Amino acid sequence: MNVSKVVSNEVAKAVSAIFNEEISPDFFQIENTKADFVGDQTLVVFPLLRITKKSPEQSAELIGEWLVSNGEIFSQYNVVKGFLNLSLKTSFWINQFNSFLREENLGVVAKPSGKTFIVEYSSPNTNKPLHLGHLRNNFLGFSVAEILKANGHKVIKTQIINDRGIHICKSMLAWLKFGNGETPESSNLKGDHLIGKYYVAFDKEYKSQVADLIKRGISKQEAEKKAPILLEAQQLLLKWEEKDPEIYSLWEKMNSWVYDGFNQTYDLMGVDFDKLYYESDTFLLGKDVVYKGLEKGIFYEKEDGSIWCNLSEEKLDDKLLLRADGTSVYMTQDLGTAIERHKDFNAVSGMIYTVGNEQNHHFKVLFTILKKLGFDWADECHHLSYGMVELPEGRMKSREGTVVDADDLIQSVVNDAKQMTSERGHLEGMSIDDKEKLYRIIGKGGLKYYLLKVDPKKKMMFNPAESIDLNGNTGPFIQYCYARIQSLLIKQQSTENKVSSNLTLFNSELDLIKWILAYPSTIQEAAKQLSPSILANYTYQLVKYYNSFYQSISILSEQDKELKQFRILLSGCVGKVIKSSMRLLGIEVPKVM
RNA sequence: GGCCUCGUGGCGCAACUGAAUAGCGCACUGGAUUUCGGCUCCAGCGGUUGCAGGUUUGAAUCCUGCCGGGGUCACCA
Repeated sequence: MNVSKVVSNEVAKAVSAIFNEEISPDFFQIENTKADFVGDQTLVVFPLLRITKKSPEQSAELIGEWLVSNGEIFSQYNVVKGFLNLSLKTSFWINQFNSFLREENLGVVAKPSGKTFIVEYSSPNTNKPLHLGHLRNNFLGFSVAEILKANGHKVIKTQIINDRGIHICKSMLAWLKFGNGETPESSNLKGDHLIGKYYVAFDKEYKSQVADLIKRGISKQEAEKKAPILLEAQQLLLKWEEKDPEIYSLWEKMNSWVYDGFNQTYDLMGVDFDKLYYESDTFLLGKDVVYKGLEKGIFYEKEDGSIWCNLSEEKLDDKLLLRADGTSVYMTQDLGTAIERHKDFNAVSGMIYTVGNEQNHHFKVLFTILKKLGFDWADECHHLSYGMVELPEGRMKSREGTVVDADDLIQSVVNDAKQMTSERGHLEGMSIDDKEKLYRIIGKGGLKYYLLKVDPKKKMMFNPAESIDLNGNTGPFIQYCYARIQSLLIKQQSTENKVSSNLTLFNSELDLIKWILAYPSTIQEAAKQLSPSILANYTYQLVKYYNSFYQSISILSEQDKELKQFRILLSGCVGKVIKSSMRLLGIEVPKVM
């Protein structure tokens, strides 16, 4: 049971005894006492005044007095305005800590909740390599999935691969025109980078054609529609839809190059998926759904044959679901995909879409249409909407070549980690392979932490220089603390697995115990809010407490055996919590660095 | 233009979803090691939470208006 619950129960007893009122413990507002005041837990008494019919101060005094003299766990209290600050006995904290130590999983829920969640993330287009924005997306989706698992839920990690459409036709066409049969092997380029190269080549040619047409007196709008290479790409898309054998096998070949490239990047990022969906499969399912919806009168058809959903009740604009020529749009396949997933995993408790906030409107419409179609589980669908990653010079723009490539970025943070760690690290006697592994752990840990420590909902600034920083609120700072603890434990293991409740502890030791005890509720909070940043900030605070403790109190040279054992045990416990929470963020921690 | 969203020390971020004197990191200044890993710790500097009203015992947080940034309003994904 967490501390504030224990306190609420005690307060309920007090109120019942003093004011003769039975109040549910949930009603009481219990908070951690602010650092500037004496106490551990604070009862905010304002909401109680209608029961006590006394001034805030008087009410707080009465309750505080009762708790200290009648309760078992309080050592003292003080009242400031409407706040009752309560101090808990050291023995209480030690008992709580002992029961925490007995839990094998440190508060990570081991019992199945019976709920299944689908978490979608990544979902790239297949015409260009992954970039910085995808990194935030992938790290977030992966971490949220792990956090949900830690709360006892079953989780299916998935993505929809946008493998079809005009964008891939553009790359294909450019490759046919300018590629001379180039392959990843012949060019020594990763498959996704090779395809990206031809997507850029298409764009270049397209622009020059448009400029040409404008020069010949054609309006800009007209030129953008009539550029020959665009018309050719559209022809290619039609051929693809007809499954023209030549085009289809080219499409399969080029996509396979991209997948090889993506898989390498996913390995590098340390993310994985349980089930993949391909748009080239699901867009057909979506079409069926739309036709059925039309029959049932949920959708309507315009004169030109296009099919729409009326959303005026919801005060949204009508949404196109199928074009007049019968081809599908993004929404079509998303409907198909959602329904398919729900079937595949049978009554899922929630579907979470990790997609940038530029698509807020899209998901609002998607969930609304699903609901209109009679799928009540649409209420359980959730758009995990995250903010854009911006660079110091502004938003990334592919046109201006400011896109930060995912592979390049990871490589560069690993290189930076190598440089810094070679200078300052403790690597003597380590094999070259182990060193390389360590650089990857530090570099990627820094990058992941940097992208995850910010509230997902908010847009964030990516400053390349800061991302590999080692000081302050960073991944390597936390990793360093872990490594230090491990080096301590190598020198001496703890022989005890519990703490005697009559020890006298320093404040920095009590701070640590109190904070460790908040770990289970932090995991729950992170899941509730789908926010890894809550865990990141928790861990950072834990490390600060530990460093502060480590700085001022000696451990191995402590003469008192009991105290020494306690401090080793406490250090080991901090290490375990760091490792556990970092794992939920997808970050590894090294024994040495 | 309509709708959505965000504005917190020079910069980057917190604030347990309405509570006490708004925290932290970077940067800057000054300190700490006969000690277990100094990639450490302690202290200082720096704020009228964009502006103006309102609700409340209490507002960075809720409401209204204005100013500024971003997003979206596609038969693109």
